[in-house]
Amino acid sequence: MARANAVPAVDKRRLILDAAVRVFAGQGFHTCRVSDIADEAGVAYGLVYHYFDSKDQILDTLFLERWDILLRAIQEVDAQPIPAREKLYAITSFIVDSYRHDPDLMKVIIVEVTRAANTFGRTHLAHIREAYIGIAAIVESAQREGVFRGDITPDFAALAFYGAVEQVLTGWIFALLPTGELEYEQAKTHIVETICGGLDRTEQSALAAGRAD
Amino acid sequence: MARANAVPAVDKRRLILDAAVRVFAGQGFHTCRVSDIADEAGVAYGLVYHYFDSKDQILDTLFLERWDILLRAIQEVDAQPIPAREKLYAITSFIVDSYRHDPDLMKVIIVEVTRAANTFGRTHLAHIREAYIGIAAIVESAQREGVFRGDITPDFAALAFYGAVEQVLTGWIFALLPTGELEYEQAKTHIVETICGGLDRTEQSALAAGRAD
DNA sequence: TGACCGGTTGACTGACCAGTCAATCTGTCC
DNA sequence: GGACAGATTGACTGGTCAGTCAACCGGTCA
Repeated sequence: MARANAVPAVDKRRLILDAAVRVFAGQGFHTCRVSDIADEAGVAYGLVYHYFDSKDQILDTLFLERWDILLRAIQEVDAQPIPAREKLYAITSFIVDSYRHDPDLMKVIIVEVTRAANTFGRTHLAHIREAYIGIAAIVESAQREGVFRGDITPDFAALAFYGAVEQVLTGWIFALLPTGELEYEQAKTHIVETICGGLDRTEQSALAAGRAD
Repeated sequence: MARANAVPAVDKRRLILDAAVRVFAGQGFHTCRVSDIADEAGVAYGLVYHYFDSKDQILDTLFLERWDILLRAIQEVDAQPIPAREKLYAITSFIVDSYRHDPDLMKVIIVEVTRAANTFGRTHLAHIREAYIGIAAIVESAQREGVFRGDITPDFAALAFYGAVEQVLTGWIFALLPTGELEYEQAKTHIVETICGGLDRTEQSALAAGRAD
């Protein structure tokens, strides 16, 4: 009671953003109407345009909010004094946990932005690219240290790595791959194992497989 | 003059499909109008609806035509008595060469269908999935033979492999990666090397890198 | 010659929906 | 209490296009 003036009791802007996540995840950005978002948020149509300039801007906001967190996470991981493989594991872990924590939001970001190469993917290309660059930097130093092979360019390795991660998330989103706590944890290891260790049977992988056999 | 009746001199249907590829690649499916396709084909608006039921059906046709060729290629590759790594190389090679031969068509298929998870990607999910299944089958037999490690599920490996390939194509499409004859050939090797051999430095990879250093 | 038919034309319609705006409501401050 | 400001409402408008349709064209066949 003491004070509730400047800031409204409920942040309608946030309410709209959260509703948009559910609507975008459920129907897709292009299929839904702005009125669907307003209805889902329990708010009048016009209020959406009080807080946002356009339907596009809602998605832009959702994407940028989350992607900046990812970029910061990548930077922080890279700053740590740990082996490259562990850095890649930490990044994979962050992305997988993001999905576990808020599958709808990650679905929207991947399906409507990251993979939507012709619409929002193009708008945010520079931003998305920063993630690739961060990953490539990790690969590059590992190559300089002689831990990673030097014949595959860092840019290329970064794309392959990110592509694998995104495809697995897409697999979960569209039920091509089983989901669950165990699957999420295994996926982290398996993605890094595949990209770093490769599918070929080696002594270490034979050892690792031994536990499963 | 002898005969030109039943079949028209120029196949207008094909003309429209080819025009659609250029228009979709240039502006994107959702951005372009049906009249753009008609104009590009040098044909009246209504004729498009003589040959196709809807704008969607044009894209469906383009995708299915090409994807079936890919699926057949995967099957043929798998039938050959060669090591798994060579099979994966052959598939990668087929996809890369498809892009080299007709970048516009591959761009449309990837950007508008394969990666468009909420629209056409969903419609053709079962079809797209068949490619994953074909790749997973290759991985599975390699695991049974003890050539590939057994602790990563074939489904998972297939997604990671296909994800890497598609991401590299996307990299070319959006100029994130340099293009050219040399790059295409190197990409084939590097994708397979990354997924099968891994990024870690090993004796073989050190050997391969030796040539480049 | 004239009936017939598939191919071809492009003006038109009907539906849809993003974004606008004038009115109303709620709370604050003097 | 009354003036002011920001939040909130939802009916309405303007523009866009996918898809329709009636007419036309050119070749074939009886």
